[in-house]
Amino acid sequence: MVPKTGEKTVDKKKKLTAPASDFSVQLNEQQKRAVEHGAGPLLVVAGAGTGKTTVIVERLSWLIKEKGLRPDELLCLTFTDKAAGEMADRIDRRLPYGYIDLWVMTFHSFGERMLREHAIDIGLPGDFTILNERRQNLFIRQHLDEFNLKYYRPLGQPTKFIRDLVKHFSRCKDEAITPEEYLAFVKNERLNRDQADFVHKTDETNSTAQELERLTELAEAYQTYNRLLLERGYLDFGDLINQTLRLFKTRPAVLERYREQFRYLLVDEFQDTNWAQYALLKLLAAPNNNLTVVGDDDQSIYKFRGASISNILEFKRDFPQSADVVLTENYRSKQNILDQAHAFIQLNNPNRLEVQLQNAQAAFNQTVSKQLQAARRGSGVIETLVADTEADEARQVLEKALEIKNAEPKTSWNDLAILVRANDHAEPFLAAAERAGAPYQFVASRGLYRKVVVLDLVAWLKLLDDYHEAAAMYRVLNLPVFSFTSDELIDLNHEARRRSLSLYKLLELHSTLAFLSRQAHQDGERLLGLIRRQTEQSRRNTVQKVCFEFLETSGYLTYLSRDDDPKKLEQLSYLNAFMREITDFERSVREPTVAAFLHNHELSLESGEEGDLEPNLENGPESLKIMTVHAAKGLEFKHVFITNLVERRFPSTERSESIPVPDALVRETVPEGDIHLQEERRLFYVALTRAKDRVCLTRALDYGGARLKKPSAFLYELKLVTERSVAEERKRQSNILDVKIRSVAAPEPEAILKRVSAESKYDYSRLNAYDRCPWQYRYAYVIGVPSRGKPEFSYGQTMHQTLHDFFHLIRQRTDRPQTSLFSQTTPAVQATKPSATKPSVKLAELLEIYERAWISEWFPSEVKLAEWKKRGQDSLEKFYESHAGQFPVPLYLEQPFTIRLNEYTIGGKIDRIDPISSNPEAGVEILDYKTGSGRTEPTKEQKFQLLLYGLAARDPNVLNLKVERLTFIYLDSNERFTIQPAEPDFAAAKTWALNQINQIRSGEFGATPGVVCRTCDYFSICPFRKLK
DNA sequence: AAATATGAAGTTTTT
DNA sequence: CTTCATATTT
Ligand SMILES: Nc1ncnc2c1ncn2[C@@H]1O[C@H](COP(=O)(O)OP(=O)(O)OP(=O)(O)O)[C@@H](O)[C@H]1O
Repeated sequence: MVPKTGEKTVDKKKKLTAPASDFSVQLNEQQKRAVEHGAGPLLVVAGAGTGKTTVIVERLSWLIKEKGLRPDELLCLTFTDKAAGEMADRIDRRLPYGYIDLWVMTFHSFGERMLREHAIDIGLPGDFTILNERRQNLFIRQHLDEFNLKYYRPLGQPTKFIRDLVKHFSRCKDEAITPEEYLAFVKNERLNRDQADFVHKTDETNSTAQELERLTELAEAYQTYNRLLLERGYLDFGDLINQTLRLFKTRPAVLERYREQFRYLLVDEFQDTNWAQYALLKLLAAPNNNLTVVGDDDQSIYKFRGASISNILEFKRDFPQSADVVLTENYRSKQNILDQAHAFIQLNNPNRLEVQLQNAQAAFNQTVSKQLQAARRGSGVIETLVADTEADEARQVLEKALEIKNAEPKTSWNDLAILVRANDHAEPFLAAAERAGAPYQFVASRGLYRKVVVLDLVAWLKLLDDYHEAAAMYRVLNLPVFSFTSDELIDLNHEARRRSLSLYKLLELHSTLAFLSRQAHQDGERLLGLIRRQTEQSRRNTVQKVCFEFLETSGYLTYLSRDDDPKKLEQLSYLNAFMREITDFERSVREPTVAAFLHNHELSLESGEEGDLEPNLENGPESLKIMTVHAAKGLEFKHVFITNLVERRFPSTERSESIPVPDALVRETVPEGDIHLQEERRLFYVALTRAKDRVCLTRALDYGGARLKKPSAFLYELKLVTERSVAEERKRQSNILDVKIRSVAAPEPEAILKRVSAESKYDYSRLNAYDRCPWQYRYAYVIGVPSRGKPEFSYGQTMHQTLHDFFHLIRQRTDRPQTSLFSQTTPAVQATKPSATKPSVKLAELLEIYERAWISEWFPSEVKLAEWKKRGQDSLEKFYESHAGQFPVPLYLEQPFTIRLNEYTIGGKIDRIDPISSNPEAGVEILDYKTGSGRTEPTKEQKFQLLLYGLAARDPNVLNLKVERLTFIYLDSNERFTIQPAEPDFAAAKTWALNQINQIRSGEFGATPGVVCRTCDYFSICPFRKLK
């Protein structure tokens, strides 16, 4: 297999004919000193935009041109892929002639290349597979039994700690901690404890013993993990570095060879280099140590526990004789932007080199100064923008962007960037750019599988695999190669639902459907033909063949490549990326069928994989860039928007290492103080220093939560807001009665809006569905995409039916005047005193009812079915026994109701209503069965469900009962949760319901991806899905 | 000032 | 569903 790093070299060769567009810049004195430094270690410390990368590029070029080195005698490394790519591009442009082998790459690529070449020397297979974080998770999950875990594999949730373990192991590898070291450390701890115990026994003995257990478990798991990986020919990212280290340490001849080859080593973004990488570097640089490192501690955003200055200090310790260069001339930003950024980052003092090296100047033969001087004259703009809602913020940012673009004809879209703290926050900006008609690019490194073409293609494959799959069929009907109207689609879905047919089956009957246009009939016929033909083929052909066949015969490929629409070209590039993955898949399995591919794809989705993207900033049409601050590192733009500047977004909330690396094993010098806040500050500093002419700091007050969001702490620190200004702003806000802008997306099609306003009947599950995710509601209730049944549903239905029949029997056998099941008026309350006699219905009878009620649909296998059945049986037995023969005689069972709420109605069915005592005045208890154990308190919404039932029961026009208690019965645990409702509770439920209804009717269906996606029926077709 | 209730959010990155 | 931060209460 060709190593990927090799391909990069090939890419370079393609560009041989391109003119050298970069004229040599006029270097300043300090830059020149660095570039023309001779042999020996060189350290460049400099703030943002001072030409650090330029120095690397120029130095490389100088070494080749002036020193006559061959390109392959130079090794140029950096931490991120993007930085490596950027550097390779710049070098490309700088060198006027071609070259064979240029070693510009990430540490990981370098490690991979070494290991592919020399795998055999250290007993690795040359065709090892690299596991990313998701695949590591999957791997541990699959081999969980082979680990000796106790604490980290709790019985109830054996997979709970897998992610944490993967993180932990990865951290250890960054720090170059071997399993042997870890084990030795634990052993040592044990010895220490035993000695301490011998001297005096303390209260702590127990907890330290536990702690030791835990550490032992971890160390052993770490060893097991590594052993299992190697046995199967897998390496994780950390191994790429650590195994290379091992290679160099144990095979001196190999090391010697590369020491001779790489006469000069250059490292960019040195501040982010981890311990293992630095160790590798030192090994390779010796004994000549022609090692150039450039870095800026204030831009360290990837390091372990925020060890931002650790590397550079360490370098100085290792190479005290190094030449040091400090750059202070900034070629990017205007002076006021630089000053603001510098003032800001000083809040991280004293954990900064500017301070630390001042104190220890003996070692460093330069004064580190981050007080930068702008080479460009004039002053830039630093402004703020405050919007009402999140959607409004996005809208205003785009408005402003257009304004900037139009004000100056020279401005290109490439000059503008919108920065967000996390990929998840980009969505409103994407929608706003779309809406504003601005060409934009979302520069993300993940999310291939959510792209439209990929979702389309996967939907098609799913359909071939099982053509009753409704969600997939719905997606296919929406393909641009067909022209079904929204109205037709809605009608088709609802019709399918009504008739309990799959969409596919219904389509087969299309000639009988009067609501379809002629075009739709034609399209339907064409689609059916395509499905039939391809289903046939998919049994014989490989996935790849099937995909190509589909893309060609459906007209999808033509559609994508017909014109030069950049949007389509973008989709085409995603399609290519996905097809490459399919090719890889075909190479890796024996039978690359559609079914096998789908299975594999689903597994990887389950593990949280979103699909890698390789954003291409260089080529492509001019576009506004939307990206995370991390992704923007090393880039520059005339105008930069830094968005979502509110608490808990930027700075983000701290997430501590869930399994910390033991302090004794940490090799870096980690800083004191609030390391998280300091790291966020550095990130913000990176964001600020991307701007040449303008930074626009934006936020909104209302991000959709119950409360308004406070401005980011950084805005206070920049003195752009004060306590006073915020208080005033809030006061003003509360006086505004305008309708809030909640969505920037284009309005829904007429057909959808029509449908939404035609509805007037709602029920709890609808309102709750909207609450969970409006987009899911749109699929399920507005368009009505039929959803597949689930074991949970069959089971739930069975349990409800069983209990209903059971109590019905109880009632029949109770020797009292019969209460009519259907009577809505005066039930025979006096007749309901719990029977004190022996059980009138036996347990065996209950189980028999259960057997009869059992619905065996939708269980994936007989085994699973049996498990569920057992669960129900256990629950019922527990339920029966706990009553000790004293079963209440219910007043109502499965009682349907409808109540009015303004001009709407809310319907539902109440599982059971019991009298509280024989005294009719004592009122009633409303009961609702829930499968599950009810370990956690019900959510607010679940309580609303009970309250809505309560409202119905006490409504004089409905049941007219005195509702005293509202209860959930959790069948798994046979536990209860009861509310004794008061007036305000009922009022709150009403308000909530009305609120939901109004929102639904407003036609806004913005997705709220998150945990809900895990159980969503439309996961496979949803472009907003998120699995974490 | 500490205890309890409520609400929001579930990173960023490395082939 | 769980965790963590903030708001509110005592
Ligand atoms: N001597 C110079 N004369 C003119 N322009 C220069 C000079 N040195 C660097 N630049 C320009 O300054 C900008 C920033 O340079 P570069 O990206 O190398 O800085 P950097 O220190 O690596 O930035 P960052 O720390 O943000 O990654 C680039 O546009 C570059 O072309």
